[in-house]
Amino acid sequence: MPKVVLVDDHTLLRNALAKIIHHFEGYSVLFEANNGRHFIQMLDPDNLPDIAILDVTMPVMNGYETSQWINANHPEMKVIALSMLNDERVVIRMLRSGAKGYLLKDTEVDELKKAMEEVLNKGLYINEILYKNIVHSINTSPEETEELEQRVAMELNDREKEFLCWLCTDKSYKEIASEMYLSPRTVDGYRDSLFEKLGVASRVGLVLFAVRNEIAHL
Amino acid sequence: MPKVVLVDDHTLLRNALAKIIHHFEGYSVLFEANNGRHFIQMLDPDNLPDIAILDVTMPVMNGYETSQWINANHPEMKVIALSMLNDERVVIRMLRSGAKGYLLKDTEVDELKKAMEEVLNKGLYINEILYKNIVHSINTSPEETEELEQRVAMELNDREKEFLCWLCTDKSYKEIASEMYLSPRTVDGYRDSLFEKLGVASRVGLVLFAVRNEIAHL
DNA sequence: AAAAAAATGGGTGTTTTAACGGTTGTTTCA
DNA sequence: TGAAACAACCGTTAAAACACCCATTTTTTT
Repeated sequence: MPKVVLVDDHTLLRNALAKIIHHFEGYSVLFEANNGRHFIQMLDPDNLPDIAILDVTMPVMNGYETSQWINANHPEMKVIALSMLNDERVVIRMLRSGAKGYLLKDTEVDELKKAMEEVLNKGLYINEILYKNIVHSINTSPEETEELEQRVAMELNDREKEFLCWLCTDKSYKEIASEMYLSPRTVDGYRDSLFEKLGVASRVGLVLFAVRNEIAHL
Repeated sequence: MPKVVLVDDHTLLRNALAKIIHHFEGYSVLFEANNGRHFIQMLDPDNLPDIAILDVTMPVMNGYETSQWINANHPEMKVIALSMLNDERVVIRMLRSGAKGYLLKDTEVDELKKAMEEVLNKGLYINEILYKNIVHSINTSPEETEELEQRVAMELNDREKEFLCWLCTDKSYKEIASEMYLSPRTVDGYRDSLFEKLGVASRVGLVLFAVRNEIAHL
């Protein structure tokens, strides 16, 4: 009897999926967690799940990190990624982090069931989105992928995250500087370094990054 | 036996909730819809639902419009709003549009059940978020609320929505103008009029509006 | 058909952002 | 302990964004 764990910060969806999986023939849900750290804390070494369904964008510890941790510590556990992002960089990065399937948040529930079955039987679940991204990734120059990878892999420190939150505001840099008790020039530096790290060229680019990665809460 | 309809553009969540409600003692789900227009199309006058669970932010026809339509055409049908937005303006506007309950997307599934029961029995479901917003709304000057209301109530045309999508991009206004086959001046005008309509003062404000209202797809 | 409204384009300023090249002081660690 | 890395800070300049006022054409309304 396959055991499943759900990790997602959106309670209603996570909760609903848990109840449904409970009703699936032969599946049981061990527990639910808000994010990666929470998941690791709740994990019982004597009763490990067979499948971990992971949201990609979560606070505290995201899907990439969580999947990598699972791969390093419990490689027999199968990871299925769940995300609303249909972005090649995200899909590829999640695969590299060890995910065995990638589901968009607007598929039917039945696809989730199919994904769980295939992941258990064949070790991998290839749906359209995964197939498309793998093919495209193969046809893309490795340097390009590598470059994207490196940029995205860069972790941000707390100060940068706080800055990103302020960016998602009607305020000017000068105002943000005063809110953060920094000189406007310093804030300039933060911005420039984030432009570089994230490969964008305008404040809007940073705002979109913050929103997509749930660093700024809407 | 109460009949329910679910209207939300997020397939997985909608689908999962539908299955769960099907399992609730005594409830049945008539159908699911992607958005307000879709909902109206699928409505069978000989078999109307007792409860419509509506997402607030949807493409084509959003939760406000849909709830208003329901109130005008089938006032006996109870509307429960479902949203991730914990914003007073949104809650109040949804109430004014006729919603009988307001649930955040990170509550537990059980609260949804309670909300459905109370809405059927008492006609209204007051949870913490609704209570807090109602109280605060009463203590706020009516002019202020009115002003917010008027701004938000303003509908945007297709050109403006297209413009908002382009705003959520690293491109400059000049580039956007060329993408939309318009003069940069015209685009300036679009921006200024949106600043006015939406009560913001910078491009970032517009971007956040677009994201929050799902006008731009991440 | 006349009036009103909306869409488009224009001119001219000021303020804010972005790109680039730096300085200083602190921490890190080989 | 001395090089390297980093965080904060600074100045200059060009480009972009924002504010305001206005003209023309098309569409809608009356």
